[in-house]
Amino acid sequence: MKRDISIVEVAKKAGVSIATVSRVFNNSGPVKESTRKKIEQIIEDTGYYPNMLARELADKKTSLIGMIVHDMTGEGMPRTINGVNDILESSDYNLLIACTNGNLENEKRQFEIFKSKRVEGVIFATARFTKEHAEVIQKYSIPVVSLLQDTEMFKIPFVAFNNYDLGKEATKKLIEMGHTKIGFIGGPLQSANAEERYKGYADSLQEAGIQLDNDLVINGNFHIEDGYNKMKSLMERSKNITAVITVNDGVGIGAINCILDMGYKVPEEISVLALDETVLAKASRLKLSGIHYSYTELGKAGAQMILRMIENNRLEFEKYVVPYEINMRESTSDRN
Amino acid sequence: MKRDISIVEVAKKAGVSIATVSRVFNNSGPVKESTRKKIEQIIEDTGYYPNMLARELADKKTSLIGMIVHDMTGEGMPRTINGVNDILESSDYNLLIACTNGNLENEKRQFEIFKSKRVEGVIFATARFTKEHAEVIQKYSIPVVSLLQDTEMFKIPFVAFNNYDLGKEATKKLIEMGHTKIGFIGGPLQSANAEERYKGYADSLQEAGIQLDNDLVINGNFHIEDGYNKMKSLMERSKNITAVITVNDGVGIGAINCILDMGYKVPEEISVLALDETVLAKASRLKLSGIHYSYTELGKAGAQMILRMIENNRLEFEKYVVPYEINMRESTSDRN
DNA sequence: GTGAAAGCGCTAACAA
DNA sequence: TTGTTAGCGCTTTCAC
Repeated sequence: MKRDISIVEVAKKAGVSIATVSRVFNNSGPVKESTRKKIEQIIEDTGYYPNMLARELADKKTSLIGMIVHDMTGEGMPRTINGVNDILESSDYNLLIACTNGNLENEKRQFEIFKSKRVEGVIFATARFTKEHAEVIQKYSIPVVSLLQDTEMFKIPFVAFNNYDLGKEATKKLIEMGHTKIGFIGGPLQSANAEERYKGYADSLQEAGIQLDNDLVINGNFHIEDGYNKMKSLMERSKNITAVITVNDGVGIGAINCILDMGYKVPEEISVLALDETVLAKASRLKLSGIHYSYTELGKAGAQMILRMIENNRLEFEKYVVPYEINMRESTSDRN
Repeated sequence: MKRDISIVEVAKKAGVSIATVSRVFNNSGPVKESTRKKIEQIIEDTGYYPNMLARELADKKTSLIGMIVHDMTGEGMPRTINGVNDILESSDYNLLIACTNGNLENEKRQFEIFKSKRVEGVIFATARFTKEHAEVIQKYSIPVVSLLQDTEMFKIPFVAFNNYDLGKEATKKLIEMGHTKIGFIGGPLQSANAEERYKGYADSLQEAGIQLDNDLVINGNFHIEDGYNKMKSLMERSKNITAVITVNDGVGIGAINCILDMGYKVPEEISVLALDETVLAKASRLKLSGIHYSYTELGKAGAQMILRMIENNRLEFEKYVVPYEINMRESTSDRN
């Protein structure tokens, strides 16, 4: 095992003091050209590189950003991380990642570990953000940005999508296309984001003067099979449904599969519009219409925000809402 | 901004030396019950937690594993990382991740940054693994595990799938089902893994006494559209094709879409078998038959290997091949 | 049981 | 230009 060489040994070999070596390495302060050359040569020969721990300890600066993620499966998170990385790459910060599987205790523990590792900021990308999260965070003063959750009530800066608008716009769009019997396959009831999407749906109907029909609303989970099963129930309950909005694209695909299996046509008889569509939307044979969010943008914005907070040493609340995009493809039809 | 409190201040408040505080915190060495109680109380009150940088500097141990990833989009990598995390979670190592977008310079730089951050091991999950990678790695003596690439020739330990077997088994399976005109839509020519899959295909045909027909082989990329376009060319070139193997599931889905669009039936007229299928396989309406690898297992095995290397302080070459699983679903039919 | 003190490897203020 | 030295916050001998 080749031993790591320290600044002392470099200095010794060069016959100078460690201060001079440090100056050469960091270009901090004047050094005579000849000694600089000599030291550079020795650094080259020995393969010396500084021990960051020592440097960071002396500097009180780690250039480390911690990121707490609840789960990596699914389309969104990897892209988010990619976005974060894109930004960090051109800074010289490094990303420390912890995956917590949505366990609150885990999340608290990781945050404290990060804190003791002297990370300079933490990005939270958790499935839920509770008062307990806020309490732990506020115990330490360190820049924190939450992703995907509206944490305004805790005064924690965040970057997120506007789930309410998402539900509202999608519904409005279908209404404009002449639909009135619009089903809604929502997400799990505990999900704040899924709830917002539902609210948008309900409000949009109301604004258009359409009576909200509980038979047209059903809640499930986020997977393809959920979409299939829930669509089946929906169709059994209301025969005259002409469109359905699904909480995400997996559910949308499940719904399409179900409709086709039951012998109806998409989009001629029933339109399917997915919220929060990702690459899955293009994998299905019938290209799904959907509202699209860029998770990459989410990650980028989050990284930029935390970097800004670190640089300016500010902990004030701020927020950024990532815009969306409506992509009408093959699973929706205009009835007008 | 609440200031971090150090061990000195705790010691001062408790009227003891820092050594004693250290003993209490780490349970290293005897402390009188009463002083222990007092110190614990003060730790509690002040919210003291140790500065890991200082501890690590003194210990020469960071409990950090670096991971260099070329790209997070795509199904595999996130799952791999999840697997790594699963294992690290129950150790007390933390994961430092860098995303390099497949840029070699970037990868080298990151490795050196990791090294100077004193990570205890590095997991490489790059698209390609070149001699240059090996050289940089060998310059430093630190445990390294490569993922997805057979790095035996460089004596770098690795965990990977057996791409050759993959191609071979898939082909064999189709031959057993009575197919002889079997197409192959391969991956990019520069990809060593894609090449291995092709070799398996070719060898399998040969073993069955079937003449390799170059008209049945075509190379493309890994995406859905590639599958669509290449399948089209393939069908134009050979009218009597009855089955096709695709380098991955995205390409498989593209191929199915193309076949259906051209008015043929899947699997009655043409079977599609995907190598390296992931969740996409279930998203398509016609469930794709495929050979499946667990990326989670890949990540787990990689993490276990690096942990083992670190604990035992060994750098010897070793390898692990993750087993696969054949899932015959709806896109293949038996002609016998 | 407890404390003093010597590192760990580096930066930066101060002297020379 | 260069060297000396005092930290940074912690662990760990070695005495007492």
